[in-house]
Amino acid sequence: MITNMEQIKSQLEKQGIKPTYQRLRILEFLISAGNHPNADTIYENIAKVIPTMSRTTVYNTLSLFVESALVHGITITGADVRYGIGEANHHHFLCKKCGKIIDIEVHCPFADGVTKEINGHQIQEIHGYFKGICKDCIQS
Amino acid sequence: MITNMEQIKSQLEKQGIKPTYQRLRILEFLISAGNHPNADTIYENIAKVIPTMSRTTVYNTLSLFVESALVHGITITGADVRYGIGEANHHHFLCKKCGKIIDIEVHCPFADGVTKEINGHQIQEIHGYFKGICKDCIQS
DNA sequence: TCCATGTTTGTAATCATTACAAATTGAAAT
DNA sequence: ATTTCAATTTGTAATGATTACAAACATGGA
Repeated sequence: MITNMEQIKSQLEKQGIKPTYQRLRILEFLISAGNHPNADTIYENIAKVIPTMSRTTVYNTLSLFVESALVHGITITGADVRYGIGEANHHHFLCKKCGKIIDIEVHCPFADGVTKEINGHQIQEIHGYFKGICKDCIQS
Repeated sequence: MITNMEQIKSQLEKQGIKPTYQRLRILEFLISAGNHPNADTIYENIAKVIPTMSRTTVYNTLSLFVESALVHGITITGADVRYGIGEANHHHFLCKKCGKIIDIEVHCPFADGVTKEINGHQIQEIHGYFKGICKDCIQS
């Protein structure tokens, strides 16, 4: 989990995205957070470091990252979009108690993206959402 | 697909829900629509028949139906909740072009709800969302 | 230095949904 | 038939996430 700024910067450059300070911070936060924050949580946290940060910049930047598949957005909660690193080639588990979202690796022809067509419909994306109570919340 | 009012009425009574006129109409519309409308589409359509219908009643009624598993809500679009008949034991396909949502039957241990636990997390719900271009939109 | 373009910012608007309280309904009791 | 009480419906106002938009700012090249 070593993520220095140089690595993050080159990730952006690789996608042809100019590595501004706010973009670096947002990507860094997403990588380190790990629990799929929403736009507002990202904003609140970056604002501690960049007091002039604007919510609009967060939304703009997230759209930019999603377009280049650096980040994916998931709509599991129904109330907001939660963001995670990389393409959504894995599935997601939402804890109904604490709201945390955890990456899940499952294997089947659908989950692995082998199937490109069902009943004549062309499939471009597959999202698997599991909901329940996470390991931590079961114990407490 | 024969759905007369008597059948719909008894469905509600079976769940201990008083079969009011607005509730009957909402359930009837959901059954006949088939393409997973959102709350506003439901409202607009019922309002043609019941001019005094209120949006709040639509939302209240949908929550009621979801609680009794008569209806399920899916958050595939990220912008609204779309509603369909019955428990969500099947998966859903969202057409990115026309916005239609189509029920999809897939079979694997995860989709079939056989797996109740992953990595120590207790699974209560499984939602599979496919996105792409539907059969109709490919042709046109 | 000046210019052009891309980026960031703040404010206002939009849209789905929820909160809330008043009005209405309907069935049971008198 | 009238009263009563709880459930239901309604309309309006609030909330919260997101988008639209235009002004301010930064940066790198001519």
